Amino acid sequence: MPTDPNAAPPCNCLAVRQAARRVTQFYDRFLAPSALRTTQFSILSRLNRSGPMSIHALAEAMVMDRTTLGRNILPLEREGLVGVEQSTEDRRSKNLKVTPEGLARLKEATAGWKRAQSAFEGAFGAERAAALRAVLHDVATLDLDEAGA
Amino acid sequence: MPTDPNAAPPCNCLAVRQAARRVTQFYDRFLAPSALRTTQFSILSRLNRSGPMSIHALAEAMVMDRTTLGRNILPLEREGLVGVEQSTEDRRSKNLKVTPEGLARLKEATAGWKRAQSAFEGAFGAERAAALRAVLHDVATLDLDEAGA
DNA sequence: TTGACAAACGTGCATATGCTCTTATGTCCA
DNA sequence: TGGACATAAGAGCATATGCACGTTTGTCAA
Repeated sequence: MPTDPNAAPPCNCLAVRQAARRVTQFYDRFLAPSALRTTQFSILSRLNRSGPMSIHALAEAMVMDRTTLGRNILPLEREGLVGVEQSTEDRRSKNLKVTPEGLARLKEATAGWKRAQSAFEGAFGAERAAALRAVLHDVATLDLDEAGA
Repeated sequence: MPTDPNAAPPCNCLAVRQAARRVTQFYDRFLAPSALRTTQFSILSRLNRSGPMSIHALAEAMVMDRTTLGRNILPLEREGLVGVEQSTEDRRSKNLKVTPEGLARLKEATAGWKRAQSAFEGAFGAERAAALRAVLHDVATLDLDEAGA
């Protein structure tokens, strides 16, 4: 019996990427009215929750490459949703903070996010979703340095 | 007690995207010697397993937007790893197939992929990984049309 | 047959992703 | 105090992602 092409992919990387594409598309549709992508919503949300921090720190918190976050900030800065200024203690560093406009947009987008979250969990199951998030968090924070990388 | 910023993210979308970034970076390092990205490896692998097919069909199989796959094919075509030709039955459609060079590169990259897969499962657990792939496959194939999208 | 509709694909646009290399700044020890 | 090293960030490069819109081709019924 040949391998079923529609079975779960044997590759862990492909599996998580496919799921990410699908879920991102779904959430993006709900966020579209507020003109924020899921990435942008995540950044604003995290920055608002954790308070002002550097690009380096936020990138680490987002499990994102530093240079990627640096670019992702640009559209948010251009629209005045995130403030960027040189740190006074360490002039190499920049301080990121959510502006009042950013907070307003974040609140607006949160309504759409809640609908997306509810719709997803309605289809997938709230319990399963919680378990999935926990496992994915383990993956995202897994120490892979020892794994012969 | 305030929310722990390092806890698992409450957003399903963020959780899966963070995990995808992390795992992709890990696999990419193992694939780098063969000069293939994980996306390219996935495409070659799937196309080789399922045989020649159209952009539309392959995109669906990859859980990827049609236009995204169309662009992802370009570097592979440029390097002669994938052949692209007009279909004779349906002139709107294009037939994609893995070339002999593509097959050779795929085999070469598979060695790196196996190391990545082993290293990841060594750190995360083979059983857990299998369960994770199954759940992620459910997510990727979940019917979200009913979910108020 | 032809006209309406559907399907496959491409283009333009904007963001997302991370590597490599470079620059500016901070730290710390000899 | 200098010089070695580390750290924060930017620039260039290439790919990845998907939406909106347009074009070509197929299908099917009036």
